Amino acid sequence: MTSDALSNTDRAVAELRELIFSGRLAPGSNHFEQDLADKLGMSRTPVREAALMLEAQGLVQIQPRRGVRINGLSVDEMADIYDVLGVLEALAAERVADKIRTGALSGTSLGLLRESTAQMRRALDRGDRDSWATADEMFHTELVRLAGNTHLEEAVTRTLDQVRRARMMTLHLRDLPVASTDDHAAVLTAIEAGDGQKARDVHAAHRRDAKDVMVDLLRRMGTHQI
Amino acid sequence: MTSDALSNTDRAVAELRELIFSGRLAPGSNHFEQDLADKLGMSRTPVREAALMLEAQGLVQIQPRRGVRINGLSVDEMADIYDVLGVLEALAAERVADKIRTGALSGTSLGLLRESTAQMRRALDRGDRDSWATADEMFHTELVRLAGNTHLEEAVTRTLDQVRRARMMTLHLRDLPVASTDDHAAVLTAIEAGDGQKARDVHAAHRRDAKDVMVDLLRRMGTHQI
DNA sequence: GGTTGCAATAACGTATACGTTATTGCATGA
DNA sequence: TCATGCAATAACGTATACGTTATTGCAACC
Repeated sequence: MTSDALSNTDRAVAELRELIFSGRLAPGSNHFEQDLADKLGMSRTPVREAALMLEAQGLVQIQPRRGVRINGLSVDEMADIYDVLGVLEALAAERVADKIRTGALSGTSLGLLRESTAQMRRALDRGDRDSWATADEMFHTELVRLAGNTHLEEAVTRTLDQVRRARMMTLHLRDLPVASTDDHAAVLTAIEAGDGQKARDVHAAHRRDAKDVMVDLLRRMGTHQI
Repeated sequence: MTSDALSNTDRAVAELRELIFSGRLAPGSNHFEQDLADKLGMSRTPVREAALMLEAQGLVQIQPRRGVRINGLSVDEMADIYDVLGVLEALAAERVADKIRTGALSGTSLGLLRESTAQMRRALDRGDRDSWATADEMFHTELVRLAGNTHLEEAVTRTLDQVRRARMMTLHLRDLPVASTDDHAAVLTAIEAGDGQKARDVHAAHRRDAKDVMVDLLRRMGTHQI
């Protein structure tokens, strides 16, 4: 009854994350450990362990006798998180541009950034939001990876996790992300030019705009919790 | 055998953190769950739960059949973490300054920032490093608190935790933090003037210097892991 | 002597048991 | 009717039990 390379605890973490991000465990809802264990086909122990890890990651709260509560976000909190994300990714953009300038990174290593930018354009032409979102995520992931700072990467991942559900839910409600696509291209240009400051500033502006779009959308929808 | 307001799991987290930060659980060392349980006077369950939470916080790694490994840091990683801390706290400084400018925050609410700056000066005059460190921590904590962004606060806390042990260990090895104390005063001045950009830039420079001091010190000591 | 394989050990993953305690519903009395 | 208190329930915190499996040491063989 032990691992086939993946423990039940790990499975529980993965499956609960998926349930949370997809919204099938609704923000603000509560779930008893035993119920979750039944749903996942395991005993309380690994579920409880998973819940503790997710709590440490800020995705849930464990409320004794009231179950595991799925954290929701207010619109203000969304804005706060985007502020954090903004400075973290701007740092990444600056570092990558600097690495290009100093030669620590070759131009060819920007392949994935270029590819994802191109894919975003193509997706935009087709009006394919899902494909756009995939490319967008690839761009941001790759940008942070290229910065070569594992702790920055971790901070970004954790921060992104907080808004992942909201992004998935609003993707098909917002206007086509035309400006956002242009933003990515501008960041890429600054990076290719090795201009750290510009890459940082352009990226910060990009996240600021993304924040405004998201906040405006949520406010227009009258969303208070997501 | 239940809680007196604090569960054994919570106690385990708190005590293990203390043991890690104080260095009594050395970076790079491994510890079996049962041994830790014996040391803390509880069963494996709460210790295991605590270990999982600390792993989610990036303080340890759980290595099956090799025990709980206390994460150490290379000098390069220290530099990386200071980079992250720099942009996060710079964001906080900018926000606080902006709040002063827009009146969202009154001048009197800067009391703790002023106090801690003054305390740093006094501590410096007496050559009292411990008191200086206390005031320094108070300044940074209060700065981030005043920004009013809980998620920023959490990111900063998590990031600071990563370097807490190193800071404690090097505090008495470095030169008196004269420049650092002046830096804080400069940040405070920019905040009082409601100049967000300046507050941000000055603070970023402050963390950059702090990083250089720390990295130089560790390199001179020949430290590869801390 | 070195290598290979097997047996013993023990650390771990997870199920389960159990005492504790918050919560809920009902009954009783004002 | 509403408030109060008690009893029943059940969710949780934690100890423990147990099967699985990696690791280690020793023996046998090359």
